[in-house]
Amino acid sequence: MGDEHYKKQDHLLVAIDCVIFGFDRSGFKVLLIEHDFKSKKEDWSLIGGFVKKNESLDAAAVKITNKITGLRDIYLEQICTLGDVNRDPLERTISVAYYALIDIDSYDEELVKQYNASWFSINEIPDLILDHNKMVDAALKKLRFKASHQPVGFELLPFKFTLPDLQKLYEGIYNTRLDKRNFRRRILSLDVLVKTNEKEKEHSKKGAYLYKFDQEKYKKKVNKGDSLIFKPMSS
Amino acid sequence: MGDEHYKKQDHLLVAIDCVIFGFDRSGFKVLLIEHDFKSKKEDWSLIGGFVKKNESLDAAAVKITNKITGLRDIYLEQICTLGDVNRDPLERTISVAYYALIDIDSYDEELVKQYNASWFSINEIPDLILDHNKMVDAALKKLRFKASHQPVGFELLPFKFTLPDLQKLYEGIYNTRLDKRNFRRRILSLDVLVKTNEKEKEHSKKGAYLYKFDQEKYKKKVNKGDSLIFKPMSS
DNA sequence: GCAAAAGTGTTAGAACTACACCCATGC
DNA sequence: GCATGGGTGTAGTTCTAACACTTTTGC
Repeated sequence: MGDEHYKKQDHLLVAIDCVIFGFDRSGFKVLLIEHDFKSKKEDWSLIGGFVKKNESLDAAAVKITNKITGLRDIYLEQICTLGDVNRDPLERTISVAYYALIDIDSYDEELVKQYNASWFSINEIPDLILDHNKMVDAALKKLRFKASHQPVGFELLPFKFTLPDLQKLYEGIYNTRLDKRNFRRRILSLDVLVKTNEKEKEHSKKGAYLYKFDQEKYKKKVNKGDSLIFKPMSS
Repeated sequence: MGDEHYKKQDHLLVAIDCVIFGFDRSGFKVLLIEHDFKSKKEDWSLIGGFVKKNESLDAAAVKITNKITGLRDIYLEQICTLGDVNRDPLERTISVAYYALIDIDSYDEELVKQYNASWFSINEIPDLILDHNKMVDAALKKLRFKASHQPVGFELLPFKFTLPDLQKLYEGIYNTRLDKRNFRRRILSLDVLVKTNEKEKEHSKKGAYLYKFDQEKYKKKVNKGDSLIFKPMSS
C-alpha cells in the first residue's frame, strides 16, 4: 500500500502451496503429489493452486487442502510467501505457503489416489519442484516452534490416543528420541489430557490407556500461546 | 502451484507494507506516515508500495524502506501476508508485510519529513488504515519471539552503546521492566559483547561503559538461532 | 553533600536430566 | 515362561528469580 496509483500497477499470479502434515504409528509425514504435467519421472510437488480474485488467501488454502483430503475444518497456518522473480519459470508467480495438520487416519483415500499423492516421511522428502523444499523446511521449523510453545496433537491424532502415540508424535516432530518418564510427567503437567478407562491393545500385549484432550483447557492453552511449555527435549 | 493452466488465472495487485522499528533512549518506536490522499485528519499508515513484475518481494521491501529512511543494508524480515478479499476497498490487493530494524539515530530526517512520517511509541500506535494495525501486532509478536531466541540489538543500536541502553531496548521490546543484575549476567553470558574503555557520560554523572558487539560471535548466535537464550523475562 | 544513575553477589526454590526396574498380557 | 511394550519415582544439577548496597560525579 502506498501513494501510487492503483490502475497502472503490475498484477501478478498468486499461488497457494500447502504442506500437509499427517501422523500415524509409523511416523510423521508430508503429503506430496506426483507432478506429471511435464511427465518427468519422480517429479514431486506440494499441493497447490492459484488464488482467485474473489477468494481470500485463507479460503484458497482451505479449498486446496479440502480438494485433496476431503476434510473440512482443517487446521491451517500460513508459513511464508516466496516471491523471487524467476521462482516459476513459466510465469512470474508469488506463492503463499501454508501448512495443514490432519489426522492421517481420516482423509479420503480415493481422492488422494486420484491426485497421485503419497505420504513421505519427513526424513525422506524427495527433491521437489520449484522452491517447494524451502516451503517444507520452513513449515517444519514453524511447526517445531509451535509445538514448543503450545500443545500440538489434537489436530494430528484421532479423538482417543495413547501416551506412547503422543510421544511418537513429538519424537517425529523433533526428529529425536525422548525419555518416557520425563515426557509423561511434562505432558500430563500441562493439564490438557483426560485419561479414559479404555485400553488400546492392538499394539501391545499389556495395552495402553487411551487419553483424550480436554477441549476447553486445550484451546485455552493454544490461545494463550506465549508461554513456553516444551523445549526441544533431551534424548 | 497446481495443475491448472496459467493463462486463464486471475492476476492480483501485490503490495508490500513495512513496519519500521527504531529505538532511542525514549523508547521503542514505529515509523508511520500520514496518509493524506483521502485527506482525512490523522489518517496514518505503514510505509508501502506495490510489487513490480520484475522485482522480488524482498527487493521491493528493501526499496520501500530505503526510500523513506535513506539507509542501505537494512535488516528486514517477512512477517505474514494478508489477503482478505475486501481488505483494500479500492481494489483487491494482497499485501506482504515486513518489519525492519534500524538505528533510529542514523536515518535520513529530510526524507522522513518529506513523506510526512513520524515515530510512534509502540504503546501509542494510532488507528491505522486498512489492516495495518494487524501487521504491527504481528511484527511485534515476531520480533519478541526473535529476541527471545537470538541476540537483537546490533541492528537497532549505534555501533557503541551502554548496557543500560541495551536493557531499555529489551524492556521496550517486551514492554516490561527487567532486573538490572539479572539482565547483565544474562546478556554478558551470551558472550557477544565487548567492553570498551570509553564511558558515555551524557546521560548520567557516573557514566556508563560503552560496549560493542563482537560481530563474529554475534552472527554465529543469530544464525544458530534455535537455542533459547532469553525468555520473556521477569519484572 | 546530595541526587542520580551505574555497577556488583548471594541464596532459596524451581525445573531439568538422567537413570532402572516391575507390570500385564499374548503367544 | 518369556518376550513385548506399558508404566512408575528419585536424586543431583542447573537455571531462575528475588533482593540491597556501594560507587562515581555533576551540580
